[in-house]
Amino acid sequence: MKKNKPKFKQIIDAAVEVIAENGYHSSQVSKIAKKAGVADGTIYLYFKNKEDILVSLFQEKMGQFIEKIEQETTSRQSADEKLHTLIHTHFEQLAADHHLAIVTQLELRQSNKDLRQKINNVLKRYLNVIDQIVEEGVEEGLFRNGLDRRLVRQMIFGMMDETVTNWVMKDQRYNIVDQASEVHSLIIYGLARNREEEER
Amino acid sequence: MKKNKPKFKQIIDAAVEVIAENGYHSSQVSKIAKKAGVADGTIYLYFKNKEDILVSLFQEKMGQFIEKIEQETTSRQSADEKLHTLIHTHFEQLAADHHLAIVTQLELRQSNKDLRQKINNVLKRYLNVIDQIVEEGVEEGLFRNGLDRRLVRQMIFGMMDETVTNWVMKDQRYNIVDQASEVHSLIIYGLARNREEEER
Amino acid sequence: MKKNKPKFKQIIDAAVEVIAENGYHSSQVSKIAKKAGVADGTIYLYFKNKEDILVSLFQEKMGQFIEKIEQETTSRQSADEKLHTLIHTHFEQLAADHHLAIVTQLELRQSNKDLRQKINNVLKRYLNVIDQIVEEGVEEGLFRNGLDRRLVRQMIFGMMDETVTNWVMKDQRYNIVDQASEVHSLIIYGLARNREEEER
Amino acid sequence: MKKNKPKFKQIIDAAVEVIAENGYHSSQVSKIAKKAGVADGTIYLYFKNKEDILVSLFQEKMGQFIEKIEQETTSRQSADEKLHTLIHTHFEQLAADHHLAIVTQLELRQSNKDLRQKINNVLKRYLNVIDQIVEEGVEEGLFRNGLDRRLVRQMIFGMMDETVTNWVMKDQRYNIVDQASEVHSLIIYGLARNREEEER
DNA sequence: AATGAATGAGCGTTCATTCAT
DNA sequence: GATGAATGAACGCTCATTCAT
Repeated sequence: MKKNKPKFKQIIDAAVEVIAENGYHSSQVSKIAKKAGVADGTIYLYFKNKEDILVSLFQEKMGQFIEKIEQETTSRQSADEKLHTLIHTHFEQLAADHHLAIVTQLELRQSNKDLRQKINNVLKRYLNVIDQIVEEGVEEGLFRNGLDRRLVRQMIFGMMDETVTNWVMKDQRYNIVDQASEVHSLIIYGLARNREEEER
Repeated sequence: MKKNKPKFKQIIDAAVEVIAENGYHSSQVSKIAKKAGVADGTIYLYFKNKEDILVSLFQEKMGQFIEKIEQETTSRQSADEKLHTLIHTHFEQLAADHHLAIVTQLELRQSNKDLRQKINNVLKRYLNVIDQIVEEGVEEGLFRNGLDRRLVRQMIFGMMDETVTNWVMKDQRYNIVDQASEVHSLIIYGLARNREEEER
Repeated sequence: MKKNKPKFKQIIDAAVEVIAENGYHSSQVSKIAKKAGVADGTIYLYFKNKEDILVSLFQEKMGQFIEKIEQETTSRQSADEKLHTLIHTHFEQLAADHHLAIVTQLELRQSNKDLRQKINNVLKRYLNVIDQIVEEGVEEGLFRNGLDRRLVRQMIFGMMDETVTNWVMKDQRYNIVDQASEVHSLIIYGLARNREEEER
Repeated sequence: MKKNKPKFKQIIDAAVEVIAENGYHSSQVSKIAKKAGVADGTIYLYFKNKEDILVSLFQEKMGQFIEKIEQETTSRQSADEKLHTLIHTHFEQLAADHHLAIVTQLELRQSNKDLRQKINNVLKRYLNVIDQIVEEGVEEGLFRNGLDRRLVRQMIFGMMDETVTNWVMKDQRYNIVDQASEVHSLIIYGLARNREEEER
């Protein structure tokens, strides 16, 4: 299988670097090939076309990304903790790979409808992880009943995504992992002044 | 000033239509010129280059968009109501202009870093409106103290944005305005089971 | 109409020259553009694609070619004379344009099935001219009855074509027009020793 | 000698099939190798380059083709009969191998000047056979004296070739062998009304 | 002898922008 | 101001050939 050959990963890693450094539209196949240390034609032994590099890149990297999140969250007890771990691991992983963060938050979004559709398919697995945590939270009595699952998913994903994008666009100048707890708290409790505060 | 000449608006409206119908990458300057009923060269009497059409488009349309939101929100009393009105008006306006919704949520994001930076500058005015409402909410005692303003802004904007994008990608098949209250509620109260429920 | 603009002919003439000198497969669009004194992109204002240059070239040149043959033959009285004139004019015209001869006899045949089909359509008009002459010959009682029209057409065209191709492949080193009468004679009388000869 | 090794013929037969089915320009070396059941690199142990496959193909197939024609014709008595047999066998052999017919009449002509020159060298042997028959015919007193040998050869070959090409381009929908006698008759007697007819 | 992964030169076409009219 | 014909730089992809194994 092609995915296990060393050049497959080699090219994908080169693509992440090149795209992060040059931007999506200045990332010619020849540039990626050069960075990967292979001939232009070699790219096409491992990928159908340029778009396929990007889809594969996303599948490969997001696959690991989600796996890690699944690992970390399952070990937690409550939905609340799981959600916190999810946010923390989400931020942590992107903070650990600056190039990948730029690519996923900015450059890959410049792709066309088709590619974006394929990217969304990869994301579904992640959204399922979120859904399950929410489900557990409701069953545990921690989260409200009657929540619109789709909206909740959008709130959680949308907020994390927006937070990471802002961090990337501010050139990753602060530590995003520090914001995990606050984000978690906002998602769980919202803006409203809560009881404890009120009682103080 | 060029912005008040009829052809300026004519070209921008043509651009919205063309981009919504053909997608960002199939929206050549010549296609926009044709739809606007002017010659290709005329475009360059009103805009510096292609990117300038898109920036102007966003400025023009978002200007009106934000103005409307400012109007609607200022008439409301509490921060809570203002936030609800903001969400409702945000959804309402995009629901009213399908083409614009496609362009802002999907197509314009395919632009490069530069253009997106400029788009973000236009958005700042909108984020200020949000900030002010949050400020009021805190002062009114409705919202928690000690909120990280930037994160709150990201939560509110990120969630609305994600909700609209999802709606657009589902081909606008449902009525997004119906979701305003639920979104508002999630932002205000979060996922946590609230007091009323608990007491039940 | 594009066909009347000077650049249309300019490009076609450049194409004939370039193809004759470099061969079909070494005739890049950029080379044709350069010879025509226009930019590469200008080609595409007048032709759909590279193949379209070739089809148009053939239509344009063969159109004139056939017209001339029609003119010359109609003024002749008998089918026999008409056939002789046809052969003579066919040879004469190709002898007068060495580049065109190379292109039609050698280079254009390197095209794919599609293009060849289109070329054949242009040729139909020529084959019709031949058919009519044969028809007249039969009516005049000069030619045999019961001739298979398709085979006759193939004999006449095949022989002229083969004769011209041989001449071109011998680098046009002899005067092909000198062979018109002999070719005519072979077509009319075949190989067989005729009566006069036999009676001698 | 390489020509006697089984893979040599194996590759040539694969080439005929691949070219007939896919057309000259879609017949990549790798496709031929696959059909022949050998590795791409193996091709280059038996052939200098791609062009050499085609030249060898033509030599191999035309060699057999001409041999058969030589066999059949020598057994005939008169030049007239020999010519008839030549035409008949020519048609018969191509009718018997549809793939080869497509390759020789259409696809191989898409090759460049160089290759065509080499192909013509192979054809010389065939043209010699024709020449000899004509010579005999003249000596026998059946054919006219003073015939231009080159033109006669072109008439005979050109007509057969044109007839076969037409048949191939009409997707071999009729039986070309049926036309042998008529073609023969046209070559021998031409178009002119002959004595027998006139006397009737 | 045989393999097949790797190579890299080569090209048709698009489209934002210009500028003579 | 308005036009639209002309420009030309830029790039993804193919495939004949090589060569280490």
